[in-house]
Amino acid sequence: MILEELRRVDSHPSADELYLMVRRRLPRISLGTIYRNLDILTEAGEIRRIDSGSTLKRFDGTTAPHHHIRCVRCDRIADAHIEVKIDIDERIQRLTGFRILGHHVEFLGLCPRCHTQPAAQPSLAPEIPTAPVTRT
Amino acid sequence: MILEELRRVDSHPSADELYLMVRRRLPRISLGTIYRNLDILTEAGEIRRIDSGSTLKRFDGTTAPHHHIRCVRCDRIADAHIEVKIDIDERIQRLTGFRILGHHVEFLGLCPRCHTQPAAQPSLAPEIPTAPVTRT
DNA sequence: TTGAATGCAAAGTATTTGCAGTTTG
DNA sequence: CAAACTGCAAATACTTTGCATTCAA
Repeated sequence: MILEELRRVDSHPSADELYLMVRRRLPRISLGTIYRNLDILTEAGEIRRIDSGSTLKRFDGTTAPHHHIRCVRCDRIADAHIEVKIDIDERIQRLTGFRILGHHVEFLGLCPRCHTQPAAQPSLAPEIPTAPVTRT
Repeated sequence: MILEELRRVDSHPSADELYLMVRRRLPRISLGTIYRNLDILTEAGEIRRIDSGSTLKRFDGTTAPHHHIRCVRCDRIADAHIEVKIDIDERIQRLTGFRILGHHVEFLGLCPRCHTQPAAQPSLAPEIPTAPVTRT
């Protein structure tokens, strides 16, 4: 049922948000169970855990390869369904000695809501956009 | 002095590791001060905060544009000094409604150490980052 | 009936914050 | 001296875990 709820939305809820969602259908469920099943589902490859932004982790019901865009102000995450060509994995492998398993592009920006409201929020994202904007 | 220590290494220490490093020179410094200054330095654009992997955040003394590669097993981070061409910011902007500020590519893989040791470790010692994992 | 899954609460990890004392210009 | 900074400890935010209980095959 956790999986169902996660697949039902196209947002990227945190464990806590999912807890609230699932609890509407399963009022006695506990947060611990949410976390435990989120782990299981992640390891089973049914969902994706998104580690970025704040310490809080978000989850993605879609495992199909796609990238994300994160609002540097409110931490909201949206999907960036766009194809990015990166075929330099082998080179990185040589340069770093790592065995590369994959890669993920994260775009940073301001979501429509934060973009419109110029007023400062409780905590302005202290983050400076990390990305080099390389042009072709 | 925090900045000095961070710039001295080419690893990506956590606040706690930095605390241990700095404390060798400033024995009375507190963790709170480390965090506070790390925030200031990040907002000033002197360093970069890396949000990925575990809940723990790591810091990068280099602000020059580059990407990272993270070991999915031990969470170690190395630099991927390689140019990635991405020329689709405007398209993402249209598709998502976000105002794009930048992007960052994260490669995932196994670091040389974890790659060699197939056995799973309970919790890899969070060694003080003096030894660089890789150099470029 | 037995192993797996759960609720609950306590513990754990990483980070932030209040405050009084200290330093700096 | 005022403003900024610090140590310390308490507080916070999120996640994990132990254990007794419940569930399902």
